[in-house]
Formats: sequence, C-alpha cells, structure tokens
Amino acid sequence: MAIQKPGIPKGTRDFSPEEMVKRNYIFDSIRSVFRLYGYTPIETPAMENLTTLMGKYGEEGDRLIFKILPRGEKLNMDVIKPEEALRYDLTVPFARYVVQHQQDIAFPFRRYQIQPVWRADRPQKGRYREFYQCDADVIGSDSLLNELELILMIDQVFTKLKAPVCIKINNRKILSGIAEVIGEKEKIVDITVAIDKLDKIGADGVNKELREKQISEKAIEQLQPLIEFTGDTAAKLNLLKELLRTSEIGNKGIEELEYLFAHISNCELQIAKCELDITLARGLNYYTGAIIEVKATEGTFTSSICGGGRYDDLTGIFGLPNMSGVGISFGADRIYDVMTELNLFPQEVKASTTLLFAHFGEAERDHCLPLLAQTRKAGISAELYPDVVKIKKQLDYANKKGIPFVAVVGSDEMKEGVLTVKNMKDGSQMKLKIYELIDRLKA
RNA sequence: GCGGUCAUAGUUCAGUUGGUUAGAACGUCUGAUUGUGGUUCAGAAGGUCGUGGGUUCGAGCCCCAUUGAUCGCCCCA
Repeated sequence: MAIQKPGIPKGTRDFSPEEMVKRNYIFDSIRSVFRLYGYTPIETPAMENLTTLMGKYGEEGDRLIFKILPRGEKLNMDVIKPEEALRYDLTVPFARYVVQHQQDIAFPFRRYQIQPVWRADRPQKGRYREFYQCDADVIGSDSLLNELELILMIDQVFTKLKAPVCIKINNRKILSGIAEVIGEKEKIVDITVAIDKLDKIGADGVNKELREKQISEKAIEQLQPLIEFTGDTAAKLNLLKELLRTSEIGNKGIEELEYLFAHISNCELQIAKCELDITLARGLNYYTGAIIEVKATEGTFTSSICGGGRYDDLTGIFGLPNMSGVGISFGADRIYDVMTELNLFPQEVKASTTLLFAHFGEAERDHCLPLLAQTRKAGISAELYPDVVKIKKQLDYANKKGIPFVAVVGSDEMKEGVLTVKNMKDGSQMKLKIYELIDRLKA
C-alpha cells in the first residue's frame, strides 16, 4: 500500500500531554464549581437520532449538524437518508434525556455535562468542528434565582481561572417587546440579529442591514434611541421602561432584568463585570427569557467563551410541556485560547513522572523492579527505562520528559544496595537507600 | 454556502527577471565520552518544492484546475 500523509479532519485537533495538563486544569476548575453549586453529572451519546436534533437550532443550525451515513449494502449517494447525527450541543440532548427519564428525576433537576460537540461549519479563529462544552442547567424551576446562581458560577469559574470577563445579559422578552412596539413583531429575529452586530458594524451598518431585511423606515427610526444609547444598566432600564410601556411582554422582561440585576449587585462579583446589553441576541431559536453571554475583556479574542439562557419549553417538543429550564455553557476550547494568549496558566506544569530508574544492563534493570514497586506503593509516580540502552540516552529521555529525579543503578549500586540519585535540575548526585529516597521524595 | 491570503526537509522559514546539483536554523541520528542529560565540537540522514495539467529550450518561481491550511462573511462555544 502506498504511504499516506498523516492528517486529521479540518477543524479537529490532537492534544499533546502539555496541552492536556492545561485543558484538564480548565475542566477541573469548571467541574469543581458545578459540584459546589449542587449540580450532578450526566453523559449522553455522541450521536442522537437525527429527528431529535433537526429543527432545534434554526435553518442555519440544521445545516451544521454532522449527519451519519447509514449502513447499507447498496449505498446510493443521491438518495441517502441519514437517521443519526453527532450532537450539536448539550442542551437539546439534555432536554431529550429529561423527558426520557422524567420518572427517575427529582425536579428541579440540576445537571452538569462536559462532553464534545460537533458542528459542520468552516473552521476559523476560535471556531472548531469538534469542541467541548461544559454545561450546567437547572430544569423544572421558574425561579430567577437560578439565573442568579448561574451568574455567580460564571464569576467563580473565571475567578478561579483568573480570566477577566464581562457577562452580558439580555432578555428575550425585551427583544419581543421592542419588535412589538415598533410594529415588526414577525421580524424579531431579523431585527435582533442586525442589532446584535452593532459592536462590529456600527449604527450605520445595522440600519443598512435592517433596510435590507425590509424593516419599515418608521420602525428603524423608532429603534434609533436604542441603537445610539449609551449609559449604565440602570439608565438602560429606564429607557426601556419608557419605550416598552405599552408592551406587556416587554414589561415582563424589564421586571425580570431588574430583579436579576438587583440581586447581582448584592452579591459582589469577584472578577466578572456584569452589564445589560440589549443588543445581545443569541440562541433565539429556543431562549425565551434571560440571555447570557461572556466575553474576555483583555486580549484579542472577541468571540464569546460562555453562553446561556432560559428556555421555557424545550422539552415540550418531546412530550413534556411546561418544563422551564435555564443553563449556561462554557466553551472550554475558547477559554483555553484566551488563557494561552493572556498567559494565565499556572507555572506548575506537573511532570507525569517524579522518578526514573536508569540502568546499565539487563541484570541491573531487573534489579530495579522491586524498588520500582516500592516507590509506586509509596505514592510516588515512577517508571523504569524498559530497554537496555546507553545511560546517556536514558538521561536524555528523563530530561526531555521533565522528570526531576533519576535513580541510576549499575553493578556498584547493586553490590552496595543503594541508588545513585541524580537531581536533573542542578546535576547533583548522592547515594541513597531506597527508603531514604522515598522519604525524601515524599517530603 | 460566499470571499481574501498562503502551500518548499519532522518544524519555522530563505530561494534573485524563469537558468545547471533546492539552502539555513532548530529538531533527529551517530561519534568525541563502552558509568551520566540539559553546554560544546565533528559528521550523517532527511525533499516527487501540496496534487494534476499547461506555457517554455528550461518551472520551486508564470497560467489554469484541484486539495489542504489560514483569515473574514453568514451563523455560532
């Protein structure tokens, strides 16, 4: 067979041991906060029935679902009908899970889930086709205290990671209210998607896009105060109260936001800044209340690193109505990118191995076996160089792997019943009995 | 799905208006040193110049196509 060039699918990555240490640091930090807040873990399969996923993420989302080729003797590529697909996020599989296992679940159900998801879109900076989401959701509770807890969890996670962030909060009911009062109720998605780009393309760009989407001039004019407005959260809420006074749903949204922000200001967030952002329009396909997005406030990384919101009826489509949920999702890969750029990973890059047994031959190597077992029994991670090669090569190996101590065993050591222990950092050596070595390494 | 940029050794990159045998650094391997790594010195291996076509006496370089990478748009963690 011809030699083939090795490679992996676009938008996917290998992770080296060094990278995995850092990735696990992120996962562990997030997981510990989830646990602290009483969330319990679940996992769901990498693949779901296609019908479970289709239609949940909008037209664009459907297109980005990785579909799995069905098995078949005679596969005709033109009439393939996939029945399964890789999961696109963790929220919809979770909704499916809740409906399927409702009789076993104690509601309100607080679950966390850390698994990869797949999206068939074009990779670019901070965008992968395989990436991990770390979700925490509580389902079966309408209380806004859940939203508050999610904000506190976000703050705590990024405090742990020492990553400065801004939590942007909006409410779908506000967006609905705005669309209602300007008389473009049906165009709510077009309007909010356009306003969402304010940061990127400016007021002129937003207005241009609104016109392209056939929004009436009168409606665009009514939107201007919102687009041009600058001020703090309290001022924004006052403006919204004025604008949305005729909209029942808009008022409900304002009420929710006031409640949430009042509680947030009582809690004193540690690292996160928190602000009302009426241009925030994520997850419109199923969010009905709060919308949350988190961005790093330093560095060049502008994509969101965490997002979430409330969905009132995600389980309805699977046959369990009136089950409100709210959750957040941390994008571990993007958090990794932000932390790499800002150099936020702690220095302690723990070596996997503390002690390497190096030897001068087969007899010496085998002499090490009981010593190796003793060392491991004492809880010290240790390994024995498995092949008979020059000592130089064994030391080189230890050096490259960052192993801090090497126990050298030759005929002299065997006779004396000692080990020549070399400190790889400063090159110093001393002869120690195995128990002396273990005591020193444990200390 | 749409647009820009790029593609040369394991890696990062040189390579003159198109001209003989495509270079460097780092890495790898061997030796100096058959009981000592991270420093030094000597040497070696390693390339169908992404792939396929075209122009030309002659292509790493020019043209077309294709694939891949990357950066934007759409959308999103």
